[in-house]
Amino acid sequence: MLIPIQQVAKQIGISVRTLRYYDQIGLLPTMAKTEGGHRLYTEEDLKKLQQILFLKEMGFRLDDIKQMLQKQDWNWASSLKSQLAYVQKEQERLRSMELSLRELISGVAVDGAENVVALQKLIRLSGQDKAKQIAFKSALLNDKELDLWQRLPHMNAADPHSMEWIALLAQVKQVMVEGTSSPKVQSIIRRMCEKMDEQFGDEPEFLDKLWELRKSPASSEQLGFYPIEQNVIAFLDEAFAFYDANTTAVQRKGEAAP
Amino acid sequence: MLIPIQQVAKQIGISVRTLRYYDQIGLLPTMAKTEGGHRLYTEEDLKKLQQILFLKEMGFRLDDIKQMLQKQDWNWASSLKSQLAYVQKEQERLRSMELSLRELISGVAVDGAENVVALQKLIRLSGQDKAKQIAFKSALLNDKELDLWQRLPHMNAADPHSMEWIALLAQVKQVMVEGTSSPKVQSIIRRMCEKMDEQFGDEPEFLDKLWELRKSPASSEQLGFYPIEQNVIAFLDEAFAFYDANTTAVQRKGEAAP
DNA sequence: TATACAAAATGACGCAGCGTCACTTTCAAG
DNA sequence: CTTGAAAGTGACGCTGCGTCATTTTGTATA
Repeated sequence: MLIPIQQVAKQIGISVRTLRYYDQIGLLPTMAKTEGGHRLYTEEDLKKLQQILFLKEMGFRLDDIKQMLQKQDWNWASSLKSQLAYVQKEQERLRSMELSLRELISGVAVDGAENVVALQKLIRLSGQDKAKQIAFKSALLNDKELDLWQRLPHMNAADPHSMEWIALLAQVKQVMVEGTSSPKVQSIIRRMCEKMDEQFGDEPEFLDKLWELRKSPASSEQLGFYPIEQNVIAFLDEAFAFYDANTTAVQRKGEAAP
Repeated sequence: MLIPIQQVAKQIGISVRTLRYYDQIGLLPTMAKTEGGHRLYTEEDLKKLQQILFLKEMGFRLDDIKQMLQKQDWNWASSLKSQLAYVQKEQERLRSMELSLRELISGVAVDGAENVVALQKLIRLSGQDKAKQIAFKSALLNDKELDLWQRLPHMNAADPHSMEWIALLAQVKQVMVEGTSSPKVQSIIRRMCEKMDEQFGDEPEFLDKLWELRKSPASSEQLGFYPIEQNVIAFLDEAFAFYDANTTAVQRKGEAAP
């Protein structure tokens, strides 16, 4: 009925070192020993060990587990609930980490991975006080526009729309040198216009307003837009203008249809 | 333009010790010093510090951050993605921890918080191989019944139905001594029947089958039911029988209506 | 300019939960 | 009795600092 340490380790799936450590800190002291001093474990010990491992998986610290199993009048409800609260907080933290990571990944995709530029931008973005952003937004936009705001892609690589925008932006940067009228550029611009139409075709004034805000670096930063270099923005503006001028049925800005 | 260490600490919101540590490990070495050896930080240093802190919030380790900022040709995309994967794994782990904690909390609510009984049960529950449970279930139940299975409460304290079942069970245990025919017991039984009717009134045979499985400790464990002591189950069985017998319009089991 | 007091520096220990040597002793089989 | 595996003890290492303890430096005042 007495089991040597290595069998216990194999059976339960932990290391011998761990068992010795648990003995050492008094978490699972070995009652039985051979004359030579080798540890021997009873069935009781195994049960207790399972409890310990279970509680460890719940995220409790060994010290707390020791107390829990020692004191027979331990307040389980209280410590379980506080542990639950802790676990929930951690989840929240990880969720925000995931969000930031996705933004960063998107940023790298746009700017190219060579330098730390994207990082710098994103740091400014994330360092921004969210409350301030919201206040600034509310001051600039009316209720309907705040509602439309939700339709904007949010630089989140999980959203396929965002992903395409990111890809398009990155492509523009690649072929900028060819000039606004180049077929490659104009093809990208056309796709961008299509996408804008898809999502905001019914609200052309909102689109214009957004684009004006985009052109102001200060506003863009305040609003938490992903920062695009000024020269890229200027290039896009020209390219859009060229596109409008050369499209027979001018429709994009809804200014006037022939 | 050179800022003493404490101002940096206050401005950025970290400790002086941290700054010295970052210097020590070469993460943010101080270029400028006074003749006496006091550290002085430049604007450059501040920027780098912000990057460091941002990456630390993303969950990177200081050692990795050092590499990232040193090597100018760092593969950002790759490390960001692997970090994202890690964060997602952690979230998964925390989710399962939360689930187990909720189960444990419910268990304590049923069994009373004095002893370690609930813990023992839950350990068996969680130690079970999920795959085995599913196989066992599939062998016992047909397709429609597997579908009905979803309606069962799952000992999750977040679900109000589960919460009431837990509360009712705990109440029964409290007043068991008064006998199956006691008004208190019968009142609880009535409520239980109502709830069963609510959720499974249309499938009385399924209810009977479940109850039979419940009465077998082995099956219950295999199915991952929350373990209820045999005496409590027997008591409930008798109490249900008494309730059926004394209800004029026998309806519960749908065996036959007058 | 001497003095006092704040701020900075260095050095060391501690924390959680073991992994990983290094070295010695015990156990069980032949 | 030998031998090799298994077990024992002890110590250091890891992460990212917090927290003393002790010594120097910087700066403002008397």
